[in-house]
Amino acid sequence: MKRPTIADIARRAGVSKGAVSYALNGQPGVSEATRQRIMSIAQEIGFNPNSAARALSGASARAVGLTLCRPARILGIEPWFMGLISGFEAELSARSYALTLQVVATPEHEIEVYRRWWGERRIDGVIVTDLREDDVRVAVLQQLQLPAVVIGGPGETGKIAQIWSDDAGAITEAVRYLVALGHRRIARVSGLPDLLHTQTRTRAFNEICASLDLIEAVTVPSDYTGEEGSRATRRLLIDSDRPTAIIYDNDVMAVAGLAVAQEMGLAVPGDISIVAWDDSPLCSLVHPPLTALSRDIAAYGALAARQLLAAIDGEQLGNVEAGSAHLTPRGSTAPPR
Amino acid sequence: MKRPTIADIARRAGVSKGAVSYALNGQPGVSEATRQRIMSIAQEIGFNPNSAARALSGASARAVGLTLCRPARILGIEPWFMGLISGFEAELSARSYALTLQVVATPEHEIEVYRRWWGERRIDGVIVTDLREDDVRVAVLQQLQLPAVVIGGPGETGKIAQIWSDDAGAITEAVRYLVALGHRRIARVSGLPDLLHTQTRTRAFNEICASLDLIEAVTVPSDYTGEEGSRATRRLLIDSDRPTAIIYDNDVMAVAGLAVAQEMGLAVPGDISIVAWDDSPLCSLVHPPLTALSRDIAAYGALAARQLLAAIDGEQLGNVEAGSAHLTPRGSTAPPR
DNA sequence: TAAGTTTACTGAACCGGATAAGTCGTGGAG
DNA sequence: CTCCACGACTTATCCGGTTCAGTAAACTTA
Repeated sequence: MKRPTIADIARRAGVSKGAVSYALNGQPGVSEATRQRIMSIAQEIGFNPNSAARALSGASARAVGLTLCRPARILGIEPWFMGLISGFEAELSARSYALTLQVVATPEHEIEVYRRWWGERRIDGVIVTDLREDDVRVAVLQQLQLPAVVIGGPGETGKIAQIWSDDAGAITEAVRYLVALGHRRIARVSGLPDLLHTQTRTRAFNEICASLDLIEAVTVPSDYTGEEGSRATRRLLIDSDRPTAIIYDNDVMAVAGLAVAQEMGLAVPGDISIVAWDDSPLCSLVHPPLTALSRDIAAYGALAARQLLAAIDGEQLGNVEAGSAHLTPRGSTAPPR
Repeated sequence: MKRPTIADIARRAGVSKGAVSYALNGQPGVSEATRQRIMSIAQEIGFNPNSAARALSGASARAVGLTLCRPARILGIEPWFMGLISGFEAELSARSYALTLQVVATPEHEIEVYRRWWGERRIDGVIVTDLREDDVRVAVLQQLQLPAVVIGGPGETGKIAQIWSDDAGAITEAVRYLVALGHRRIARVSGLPDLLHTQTRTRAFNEICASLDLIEAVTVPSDYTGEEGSRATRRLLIDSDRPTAIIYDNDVMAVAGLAVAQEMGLAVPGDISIVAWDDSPLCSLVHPPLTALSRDIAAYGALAARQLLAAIDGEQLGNVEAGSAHLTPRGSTAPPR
């Protein structure tokens, strides 16, 4: 089954290829009657313009790239990426851009993928996640002049647009809430310490705890995986003067922490309160359901996609702060005994 | 920053475009010395062939498509899709194929996406999941002659290759195990009832339960979401002669079921044993950790990708049965009280 | 050493669109 | 009635690869 081209339409309509192109793209140069005739023939034979031919003659590839840089076993249960992808998609498919995905092992590998994608004209721009300090990827993106948006700042990205959410405000709200419940010993299990937003959160956590005179506001670094979350939780809970509340940097570690507490015979929220960052169905699924810092990840992704499309269209954009996370209290937080 | 083309290489090497093309593609027609010279120039200036130009001159798009047809909120926590994607990716990036992703709302929308992708020559093949009875997508794929592999059979797919796992064997193993522990009242919370593999599982579940003379081997249909899983579990557990064990068709519903049992004051595994289908880190994360039917989803995905690439290369392939799931006993199953 | 074969290239056509430049017929202004 | 402008096209070129046909030189082989 041969896929139709504009030449086929031209033949059937008895006009030239050029006329067909003008008609289909809403360009002036054909009469309204001819345009309608061409459109209906295109419709009838199920014509779709060859994206390669289009991309080749100057136009864009109408595709954006996203790399996933997490070990495969965590990718599956981290709702974060899939939420982000859903959000991108909503925006991209509305403008009929495709999303090209690749799983990468390291930031270096990621850079290599960007170079190849851009060199091959496979994509028009990329969405970059997990911003680090002095991120090697930023320099490469600028050098390639590859349109991009960066998620996970704020940080130093030159002219590349950024999207971030007010993590400092969110963690401050969470700590205040726990203190209002009567907690004085609050700990935190963080995500990867070299990510910028982890650092932002840690700084804000330390500040609010210091300003409220909380004893030992400790942050245990972790890596977003359930195993590391369990380990960090165990380390915190075996202590004789253990914390009465723990804030986790993602939902997976929070669920793991909940299981560790239960396995150690501690009651949640009686003995230990738990707060998760990023609210996914996972948080309401466990027992007790977890108090969480909710934000609309899909909306965050959609915003990023819009910014990227604007950047591809050549608009010069500033940085945008997405809506901040807000606390959703559930059964995992209560006054300490 | 202009991206280099073969014309740039040709100019620098003092040869024609054709010679460069032969050299870079390992075709005969250039001397070894010239080939080396061309290769090193290409390396030096960071040349990547324009994928559009390549695709346009007869070659393939070097990309495959995948659509995700689940509501956004379930996509995030269902480890299944991400596991599958990791598996695809391993295989695809090794052969430098790109993966194009789109979230779709319905099978009809999915068909429309396939038509467009194929018409635009954006992809060389697709991976189709969630096979249904008399699946409308199959006819369209055959009509388009779009290379494809189907996951989730076995079913009627004509010449389109299929990959499935021995679900009947797995559920039989799970039921036998529960019966060996002493259970006689076993229930099941299934996934979407119109999916073929759900039907396969239901049939096998009914057969093994009948052959073992189990009382009321009921299957409650659900939809893979946590909410529906909770609801189905509640309906099963409020019954006076409630089951002593429940098998869930995915891990998300199993975790939800566990939470419902705990919230109703039932001990797991004392009052009720739980088995999850598809083992993800989620299963070991909760307390007690869930006994699960484990299978290597990434390997399943990799196998599917290999089959698809073979189909794209024009090889005529038969259907393949991937490794069957095996039971991984954990803390959520025990003899009934 | 002449003829045939092989090697190492070059030049040009082609893929399917976009688009600039050229052509022709028609209608309105002068 | 003539000239010009404009609408409605057509023609040709370009994008950056692949590939086929052609060619000159080197290398066999009798």
